[in-house]
Formats: sequence, structure tokens, C-alpha cells
Amino acid sequence: MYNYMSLKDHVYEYISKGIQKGTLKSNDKLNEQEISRELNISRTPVREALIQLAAEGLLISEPRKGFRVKPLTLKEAKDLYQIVGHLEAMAAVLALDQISPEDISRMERLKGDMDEAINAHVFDKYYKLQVEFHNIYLSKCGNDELINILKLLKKRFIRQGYSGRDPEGLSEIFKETNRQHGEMIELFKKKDSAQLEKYIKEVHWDIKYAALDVV
Amino acid sequence: MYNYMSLKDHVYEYISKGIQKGTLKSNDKLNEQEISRELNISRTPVREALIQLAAEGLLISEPRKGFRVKPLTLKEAKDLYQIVGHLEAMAAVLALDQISPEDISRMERLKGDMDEAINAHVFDKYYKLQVEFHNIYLSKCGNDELINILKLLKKRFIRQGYSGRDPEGLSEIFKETNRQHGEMIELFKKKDSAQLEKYIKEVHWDIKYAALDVV
DNA sequence: TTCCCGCTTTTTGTATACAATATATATAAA
DNA sequence: TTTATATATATTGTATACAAAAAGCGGGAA
Repeated sequence: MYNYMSLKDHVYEYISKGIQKGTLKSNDKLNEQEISRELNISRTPVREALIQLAAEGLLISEPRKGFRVKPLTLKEAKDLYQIVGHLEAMAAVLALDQISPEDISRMERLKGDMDEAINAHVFDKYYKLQVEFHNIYLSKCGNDELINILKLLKKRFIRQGYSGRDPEGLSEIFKETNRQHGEMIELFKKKDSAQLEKYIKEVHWDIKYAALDVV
Repeated sequence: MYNYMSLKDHVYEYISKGIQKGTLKSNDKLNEQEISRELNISRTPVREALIQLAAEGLLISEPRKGFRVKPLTLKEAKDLYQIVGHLEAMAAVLALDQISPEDISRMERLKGDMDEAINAHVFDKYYKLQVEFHNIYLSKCGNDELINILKLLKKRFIRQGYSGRDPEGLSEIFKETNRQHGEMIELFKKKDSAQLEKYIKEVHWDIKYAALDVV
């Protein structure tokens, strides 16, 4: 059996998705019994999932009170952005020697697709493409722990989709971030590691963008 | 009740310490029933602790097989060292403006104490002092998430004490790392952020030291 | 009203029970 | 002897049960 998923894992996905989609909001209480009723399972796997989610920073656990969705404050989002920026920069520098011409082409193609998505105002599509873009160099950095940590950290500030937000404002911001993707491609081509590191850290993951993820 | 600890938390500490002290070694199987017998509790809090430990990277979980102590390979230790190096460097730079003359004095005092500990071959003492030293600037970096992440990461490669290892070899290495602590103090004094970052990242957390933590 | 106290209900934390899978053992065939 | 197969045992995953603490509620006192 290849991808066996325990009930705990299902609950994990369920809550996780709820936080991302925005159905679960900051500070929302997670009632174990309620969840077990919703999924027609017992409380045991529910509690196990909640403990895991708390360990990963998505929930906070208050002894004898229960679990709540960890609120993402602006301060916390900025802190996370800063960390992610540093680690992404590190990954890019590590990947620099492993990036193939095909990787560069894929990045360029993705940049084009992203522009289309932005113009069409399909922001969830843009989001997915952007993940793919970053994953190209992450997957070549050679540091598996780094890849994992970044995945967990990013999970913490990606909440709810972009629906119901000002499309023009988002467009402007994403046009700029995608322009930055272009710059990054250039730096990869030039193999300018110092500039690449600085650019990713200080420009692309500038904490001013953190506000975007705070709900 | 201030520091309420659930049974789950006790198990967490128990296993956690076991890994650090070396009584639990890489790939050791964790039998839930056995642990619950040892601590005179039921399996429920045991499982909860194991899940949390797996989420934090200390254990690995194999579906329907159970939990094992995650082996720390040289590759993994190096990967973690590299990440910690980058994040420590980041923290130091962030802390630079917040470091007071008193902090510097404390660091200098600690450096002296560490030299004493090394000369007396009391390496566990050195270890504790060194943690305290690094915590001085970490606590002033202003990024709480960073502090947390570093704590978790370090937990993963600190295994078993230094007893039963060549004291002369350890002495030599620690003398050098403590000399580096001195260099760091100088850079803090000079407020030379670029050099400080580079030094911590490339010298103090050089991956060649990773081998020290692999058992 | 507002605050406080005691009672009831809910919810968490833990123990126990049981089903399903994995592991170990024994037996038989090559 | 080795390999394969059947059976017994141990272990995990999940459900249920229960005790202890927290939250909710109603009635009085200020």
C-alpha cells in the first residue's frame, strides 16, 4: 500500500485546508467533538492531528483549554517573511551550480504563464505557478532539510485565497513580484551569487509584502 | 496552575532526553506499550508525544510500523549546520543594534568561563555556557519565530553528551570554537554587520564541525 | 444593573477495549 | 538446509469510557 493515510492524516488535511481556505480563522476554537462528528470518526485521531498541527505552528495549544488557530499578526508575518527570505536566498545560492539551461527555460516559461494569469486576474493560478517557479531552484539546492523547513514555514502564512480582494491592487503587486522573478532569472543566468542572494533576501521577500498574507 | 504538564508533555521530555543522552540511539524502535509501562501511564499520551516528536523531526513515523529515532546522518547534520549557520548569522545582524555594553561584558565573561571549562575538560559545562553565549544575541534579535526555529533545529543535532570521547581532541576543537567566540565579540563591538554575518555563517558554523554531532 | 457564588453542562485529558495490520514462530515442502 | 506457508503473537490505529477541569447558567446580594 503506497500512500496509506490514517484518519489522523485526514484530519490533518481537513484542518490544514480549512486554515488555508479561510473557513477557519485566526483564534477560532477547534472543538474536538465537533470535528469528530463532522468526519464521523472518534476523537482520538482528531486530537493526534491537532497536536501535530500545533507542533508545526498552525495551531496553538492551551493546556486544558484546547486548540485555537494561531493568529497571524503582522509582526509574525514579517518575522516569517524575513526568515523565508534568508532561507530562499540561501537555497538559490546553493542551487546556482546545479541549475541547468532547461531549468532556466522552465522558469522563463512560468514567468510568462504568470503574467497571463495576472492579466486574467486568476490569482490562485498565479499563486500555484509561483510556487512551481520557486520550487525549481529549491529542488536543486541539495539541502533536503532546507526544503522541508521552507515548506513548513510557508504553510504558516498562506491563508485563504485571493477571492474577495481588490483585483486591481493585487494585479499591481503581482506584476511587480513577477517582474522580480524575471530579475532572478537574469541573475541565475549570470551566476551572480552575491547579487542573487541579496536580491531574493532584500527585494523579493521584502517584509512589506508580508501584509498581503495577514487577514 | 502555572506550568501544568500533561502526561503527553512528560513523555515528550522523557523521549527527548533519551535521545539527547544517547540512551535512545538512531533507528531505535519506540514501542508504545513499553514506554507506557515504564511510565505507568496509558498508551494514549505516549502516542501523542510520539506524534509531536515526529513533527519536530526527532522521530520518523512509518505508517502501521511505528516510530523510530530519526538517524542523524553526516549529510543531514551538515544540512542542519548550514541552515543554523545562516539563521544564526541573520540573528546576530538583527541583534547588532540592540546589543548593550552589558551584553558584551556578559559574552566576554562567558568566554572566560568557557576557557576554564575546556581546560578542566568539563565539556558538558562548556556546552551549557556556549548555549548561553549564543542566546545573548538571539534573545535580542527581535524575531521570535527565528528564536523558536533555531531552538528546534539545534535540538535535532545535539545527541548524547561528550563522555567517552577523546578529551584531547575535544579540547582542541573547543579551544578553536571559543577563540571564534572572541572574534565574534570583537565584531559585535565594531558593529561590523557584514563581517559578523560572514564569520558566523562561514567560520563558526562551518559544516566541518557537523561531524562532531554525528554518533 | 452588576458582581459573586454554586450548580449543571461541556470539553479536555487519560484509560481501556477492540479491530486490523505487521511480526514472529512453527510446520511442511523443496 | 533452505524456502514457503500457515498459525500465533505483538503492535499499531481507532473507538469508547470515564474522571477532572473549564465554561456556561441561574439566583441571589450588593
